[in-house]
Amino acid sequence: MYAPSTRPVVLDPHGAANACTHCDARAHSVCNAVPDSDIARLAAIATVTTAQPGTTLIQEGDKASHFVNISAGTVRMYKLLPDGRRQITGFAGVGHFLGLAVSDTYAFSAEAIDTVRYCRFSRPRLHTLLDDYPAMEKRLLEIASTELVAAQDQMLLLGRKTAKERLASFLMLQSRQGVLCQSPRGRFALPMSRGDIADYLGLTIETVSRTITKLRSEGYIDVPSATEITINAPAALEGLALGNA
Amino acid sequence: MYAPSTRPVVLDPHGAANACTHCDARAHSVCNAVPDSDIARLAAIATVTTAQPGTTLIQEGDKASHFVNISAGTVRMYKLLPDGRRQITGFAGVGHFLGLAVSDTYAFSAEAIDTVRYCRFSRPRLHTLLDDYPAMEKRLLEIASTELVAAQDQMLLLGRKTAKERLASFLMLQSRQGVLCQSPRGRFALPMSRGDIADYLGLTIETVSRTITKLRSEGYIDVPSATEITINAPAALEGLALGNA
DNA sequence: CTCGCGCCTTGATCCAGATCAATGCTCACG
DNA sequence: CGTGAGCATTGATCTGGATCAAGGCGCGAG
Repeated sequence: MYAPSTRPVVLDPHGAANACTHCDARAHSVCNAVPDSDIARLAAIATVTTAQPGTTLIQEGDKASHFVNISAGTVRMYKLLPDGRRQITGFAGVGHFLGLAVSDTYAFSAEAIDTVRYCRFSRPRLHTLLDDYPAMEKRLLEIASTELVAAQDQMLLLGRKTAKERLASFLMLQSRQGVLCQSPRGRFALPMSRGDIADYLGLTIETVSRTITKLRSEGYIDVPSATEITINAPAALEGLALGNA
Repeated sequence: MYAPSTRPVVLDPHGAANACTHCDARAHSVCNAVPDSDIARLAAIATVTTAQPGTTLIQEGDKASHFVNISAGTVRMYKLLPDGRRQITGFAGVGHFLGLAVSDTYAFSAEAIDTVRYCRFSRPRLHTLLDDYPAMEKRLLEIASTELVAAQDQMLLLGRKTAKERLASFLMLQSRQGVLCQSPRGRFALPMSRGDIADYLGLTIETVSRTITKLRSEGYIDVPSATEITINAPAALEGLALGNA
């Protein structure tokens, strides 16, 4: 729709530059639609907060009073059924927005997986800002559209892919968002637990574990530790992910 | 985010009023963000087309040159795996937009289920229009956000619900979008085939058929014909849909 | 009317992934 | 540096829904 930006949108003007100075794409990344001179306005309406692992940032059903922009760490977004079955609808990392809903209540919950730094700002105030920066509204539309495409991919995964294909898709996706900056080629961190992965892929913990073991024994990946993965054969794994048996 | 509108957005200034004159919510429904006096501008850049059942409106991977707005009929949106497995990501009825993607290629295909009347208009021209009507851009953001919420519900369904819960959810959803205007309480049409329903719910045709039979024998619904459903116990069916065993 | 072609339904069997059940790892804490 | 709580792995068994296989039904064409 508009030229997609590859820069993450981070409203926190302080935290961003610290984390990974040598990864140039991330350093200085701020809201693309706002001129640098107006960053102060953004900062003024935002509250920077840090959440410990397991903390709830957003509770499904609560009044949707704020938007959230992640500046460090990883968040899981999920929905629950009354009996406790959980579907994780996505993992939000640096630059992600939460709370883009029309309804006046949140449609999902969000919890910190690791230590998360984020900006909260109220919806009314964001609206005021949007009126001054129509380009930022366009950017939000871009973001929503991109997430919609990702959601459709996930529906294909949940509705029609096998366990092996789901894991392959997931690992390829995570490797693209490659969290680790300084690391060997093809290696990346998995901040989430096996249980989180299972609830994201519509599987059980046991199936996730077994399938990872199988992918390893077939040489697609290495698993140096439970929270780290190396992809040995990206092309082959991508083929698996797309269902090329 | 913004006050949600319940009126469908229909850009076709001719077709809309015909179909169902006595259903007041639908009659005269036009793009909410554009003053009536400017409808002509909308009409000028749109091409009204009719598609026969089975026709492809949008092909996944094609250059995303146009937006589409449905003014009559029902469309299935879907994604395919190379071996032919299909996931239907949604059914688009009157008022729905297709083609809200950032990427310059379509992320899914769309086919007419029944006879579909729709407006095509080019992305560049829509952009021009959006610059003149920022309210319409807000409306698109609303739409995208609403679809995102629906997509998350569908992920919960595909990842964690049983076949019975999926059918219950689907039937409740369809009944809310109640296509038939003049019909007995709780009755509505299912324009799509069992195969479409199966590919939407991540099941097989056989399981869809068996589960509908079971819901009927348990008294939740009546099935006067293969393409028509009456819900006898909406509250109970809704309970099933939400997983209250 | 009746034939044939697409659906849809129903029945029998199978299997991928769930469930049940131990057993390892690992790391924080005393 | 031992201990135990929580996660991860692995094994054995079960099962919901898939697959395989017949019919049935409705409808348009002849």
